[in-house]
Amino acid sequence: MRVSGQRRSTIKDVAEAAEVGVATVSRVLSGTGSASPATREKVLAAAARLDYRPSALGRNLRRQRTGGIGLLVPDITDPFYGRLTDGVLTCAQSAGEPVMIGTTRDDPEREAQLIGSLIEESVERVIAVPSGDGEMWGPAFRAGLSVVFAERPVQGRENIPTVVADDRTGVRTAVEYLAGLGHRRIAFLSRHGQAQRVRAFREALDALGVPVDEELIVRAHSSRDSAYAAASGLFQHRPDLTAVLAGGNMLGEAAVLAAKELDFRVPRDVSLIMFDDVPWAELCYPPLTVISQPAQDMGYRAAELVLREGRRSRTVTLPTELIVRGSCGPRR
Amino acid sequence: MRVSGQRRSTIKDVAEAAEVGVATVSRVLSGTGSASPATREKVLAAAARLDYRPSALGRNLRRQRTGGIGLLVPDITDPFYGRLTDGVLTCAQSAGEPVMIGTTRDDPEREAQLIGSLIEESVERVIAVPSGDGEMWGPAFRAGLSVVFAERPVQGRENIPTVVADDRTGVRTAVEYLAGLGHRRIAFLSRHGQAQRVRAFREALDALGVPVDEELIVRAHSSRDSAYAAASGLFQHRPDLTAVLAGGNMLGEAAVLAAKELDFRVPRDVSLIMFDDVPWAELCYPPLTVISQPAQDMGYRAAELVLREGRRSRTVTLPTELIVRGSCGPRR
DNA sequence: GCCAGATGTGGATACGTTTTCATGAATCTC
DNA sequence: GAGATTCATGAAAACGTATCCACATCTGGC
Repeated sequence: MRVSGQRRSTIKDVAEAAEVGVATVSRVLSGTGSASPATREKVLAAAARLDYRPSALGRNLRRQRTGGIGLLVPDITDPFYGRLTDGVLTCAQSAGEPVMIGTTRDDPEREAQLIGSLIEESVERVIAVPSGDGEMWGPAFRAGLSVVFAERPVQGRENIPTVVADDRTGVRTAVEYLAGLGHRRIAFLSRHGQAQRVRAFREALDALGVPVDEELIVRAHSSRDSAYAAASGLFQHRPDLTAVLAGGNMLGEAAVLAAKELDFRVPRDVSLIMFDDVPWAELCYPPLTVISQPAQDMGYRAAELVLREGRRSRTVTLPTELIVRGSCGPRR
Repeated sequence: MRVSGQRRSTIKDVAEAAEVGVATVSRVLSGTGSASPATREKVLAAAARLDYRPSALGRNLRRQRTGGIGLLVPDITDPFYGRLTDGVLTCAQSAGEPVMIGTTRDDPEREAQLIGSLIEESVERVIAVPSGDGEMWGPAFRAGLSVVFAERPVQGRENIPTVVADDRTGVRTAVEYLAGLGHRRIAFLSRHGQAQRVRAFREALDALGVPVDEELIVRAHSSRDSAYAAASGLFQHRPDLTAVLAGGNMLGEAAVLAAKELDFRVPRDVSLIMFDDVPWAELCYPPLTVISQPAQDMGYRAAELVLREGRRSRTVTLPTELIVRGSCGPRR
C-alpha cells in the first residue's frame, strides 16, 4: 500500500516553516548571495526537517538549461564504447551530473534525431562519437551546445575540442612490427569512422616502401555481422595475404572467427594484430597481439573537457601501446 | 563564428505568427483537444516556418514529471549489462524516450545516491539492477516512481515488476549436464546479487543426491579483480574440484585465466561452464560451454514494462539455454 | 547624531508549457 | 424558429525555481 498523496515539499514550504521568504531560502541553499548566520541556521533546519530537495524541473526552467551531459555512442555493446562510457560516467557522477545516453548505430540520421532530442531537453553539454559529417552538427552549435567529440575528429569542425587515440603512431607501430616480421601483403580491416587510421595505414606502408594494395583495405559497418562478412570476404578473396590489422575489437573478433572457420592458422598462416585491448584477447587461442587504447581515459577526459568549458583546449591525443602476445609470426 | 543571439522560438512566437492563442497552438501540436482544419493548418505552417520545437523544460515543469527513463546498472563495462542497456535503449529510443544512465558498482550507497538524483530530476520511470535491499528503495516508492527490476529480484519487494532469467532451470541444466559427465565436486563461482542462483545450485545438487560442499561456493564482488581473486583462490585452495560453474561472463573469464596460469587444463583437468554467452566464448581455447541468457531481451522487456505502466504484470522470466562447446569433459 | 555605504531580506517577476474555464459561434432537435 | 447541445477558441492560472529590485536595518566615519 503506497501513500501517493505525499506531495514533495517545495521551496515555499521551507520558507513558511523557516518564517522567511522564498528568495532567502533559495540563496541559502544554493550558496549564492548573503544571509545572516541566524536565518541560515533556520533555513537549513527547516529544509532538513521537511526533507526538502530542490526540484530540478523548476531550476532548469528558470535557468533555461538542463544540467548534466548527453552522450552519443555508436554501440554500447562494443566493449570499447562500454569503457568509454564508463569513463564518462565516472567523471560525471563524481561531479554530480546526470548523463543521458543514446546509441547512434553509426547512422547519421539517427544521430541527427538524437541531437534534436537533446536540444529539446535543453541539454547543453554533449560528448559524442560522431558518425555524421560536420553539417549534421550545425543545429547543435546553433543551439549553443558545447560539444566534445571522442574517438574520431569530424572534418570541418577542427575547432571543436576532441579526444582521440594516437591513431597515426598506433597504426605505424603495428605496421612496422608486421613488416619487421617480413610481411608485405598486410590487410587493414576497418570500420565506418576510421578514415584517420586508413590514412595512417597508407602512410605507414609508403614510409616502408611497401606498395599499397587497395583491395586489402576493407571497410565494414559497426555491427558484428558486417565485421564478420568483411573479414570472411577478405580471407576468401585474397588468400595470399599474410597479415591482418583489425581496426577494432569487433573486427578482430570477426577476423579470428573467420580465420578459424576457413582454417587459416594464426599465426602460422596469417598474423593478426587488433586495435583495442580487451580482456578476452589474452584468453583466446593464440593470445592476441594488440594495440591498446585508453578508452576509459578517453571518456573521462572528454567529460572533464565538457564540464570545464572555460578552457579552450583543442584536441587531446592519448597514447596507444603495442602489446605483443602470440598472434603474430614471421611471414610463412 | 557562432551566432549565439539566436533565441529559440517559443510557443508564444508561434501563436503570434499564426494569429491564434497559445492554448490553440499547444492543442494542435500535442494532438490533444480539437481544432478546426483551418487553424490547424495555420499553426502547423507557423511552427514549421519558425522551426519551433517545444521545450521539454516547460512541459516537464507543467506536468510535474520528467519524461524518459532512468537506468541503473552495476557496471556498463560488463558485456551482460552492455547488452541489457542496449535492449533498454532500443525500446526507449523507438518510443522517443530519453534514458538517464548511472552505474552503481553494486554499491548500495552509490545506488541510494543515484536514486536520490533521479528523484531530484523528477524522473518517474526507473529500470534498475538492484544492489541494495528493499529498504533502500523506500524513498523511490514514496516519491511515486514506477520501478522495474532487472536480472535480480529484491527480497521484500515481490510486488514490483521484475524481469529475470530463469536461473533455477539454467543452473539445474548446467549441474545436471556436469553430473551426467561424472562430476561430483562442482564449484560455483558466484557474484554479489546471485543469491537466487546459489540457492538453485544447492537445490540442484540436492536433487541429484550430491552433498553440498560449502567451500566450493565462492562469492566475488562485481569487478574483474575480485572475480580473478575468487577464481584463483578457489583453484589453489581446492585443487580436488573437477568442474566449475561460473555465474557470469566475468567470472568465467577469471576462471579461464586462473586455470591457465595455474596450469589446469580445460577440460582435461577441470570442466567449465559459464553463465552468459558472449562472443569471445567461441573464440577462446577451448570454446566455452555456456548457459546463454537473453540480456538484450531482458532490457527490452523491462523498458516495455516500465513504459506501459497500466499492466500490472508481476514477474517476467526469460528462458536460458545450454550451448555445448568444448569446455566440459568426463571426470578425470 | 546625521549621512553614506554595506548588508540582509522578501515581494514580484519570468522561464515555457499544459490545462481549466468561460465565452461566443455553430449545429442539432423537435 | 427557439432552446439545447456541441464545438472552437483564447485568457489566465499553475508548476518550482532563481534573480532583480526595492526596502529596511545596521555599521562606521565625521
